[in-house]
Amino acid sequence: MKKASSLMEAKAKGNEKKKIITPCCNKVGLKRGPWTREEDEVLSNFIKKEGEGRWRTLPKRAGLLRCGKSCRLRWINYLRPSLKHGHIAPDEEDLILRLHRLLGNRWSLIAGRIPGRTDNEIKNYWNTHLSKKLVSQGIDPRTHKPLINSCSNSISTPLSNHSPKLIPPTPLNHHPIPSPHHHHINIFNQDFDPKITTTTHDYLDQQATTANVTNDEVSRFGLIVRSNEQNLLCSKNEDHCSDDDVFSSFLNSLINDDHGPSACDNDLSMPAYGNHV
DNA sequence: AAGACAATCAACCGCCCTGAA
DNA sequence: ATTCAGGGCGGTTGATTGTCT
Repeated sequence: MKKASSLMEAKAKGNEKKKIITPCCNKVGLKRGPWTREEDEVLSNFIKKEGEGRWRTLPKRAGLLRCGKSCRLRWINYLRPSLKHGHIAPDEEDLILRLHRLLGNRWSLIAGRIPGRTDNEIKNYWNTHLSKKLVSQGIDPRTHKPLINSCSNSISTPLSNHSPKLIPPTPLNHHPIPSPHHHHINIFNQDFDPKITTTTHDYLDQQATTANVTNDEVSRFGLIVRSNEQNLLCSKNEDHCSDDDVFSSFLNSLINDDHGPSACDNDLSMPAYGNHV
């Protein structure tokens, strides 16, 4: 595990002076590796009784010889009752592709839009299936553009290059809109944090150059973001003056752009998912 | 049958962000 | 304003499983 990437090392160096990271737990005497059925049961029962949270102290309270982070991960990625288990369906795969095209490697954001799937699962699925699939089709999995048009340096494994450290429009929560129009895939519902407004435009500019989306898409994105910013600034205390619907529709339209230029911004329904990838 | 190699995915790591004190 | 615990994130590792020779 000590093959830390150069980026990690650089990051670590850069942060040396900033703060001393405290380990999440004292690892001495703690169990590592795959979880046993018994441990799963103990963790599940404890969380059902006591609820999630306070992960650092949870192992002790639950009587587990595990790191708190490990417990959290096990619960989030495997034990939560709301999780789907099993193969990624073609429509889910299609949605992952579209979301990745828009969002890049922001696995948690992507997972937030696919009910029952975790960021880890999607990340793994991307790395093991989808990125290869795209490469085999002559598409750069990082940029979603034809490999032949990409800079030769960028033809690499999707994880070999970290996406630039941008400050994206931060979601405040990931609650899918219950929509009567679509079947079982939830549509975007993105809230914006007013605190990020000064960086939003940088983000948009960066987005244009990282080739995740086109300039046109970015400018359309900007309009929505600015609209959100204004609303958030003008009415912090109001219940809802957000453009959730507008933004959802906007992102939805980006996703649907594959199907032609006339994607209707007001159409919340998802397209019929085909194997058009 | 067995060893080598590849693919998969659960789990871990370390950094970053947030909110409470 | 500062500190720090808690929690979240993306990247990476390595054990396990599958496939090939």
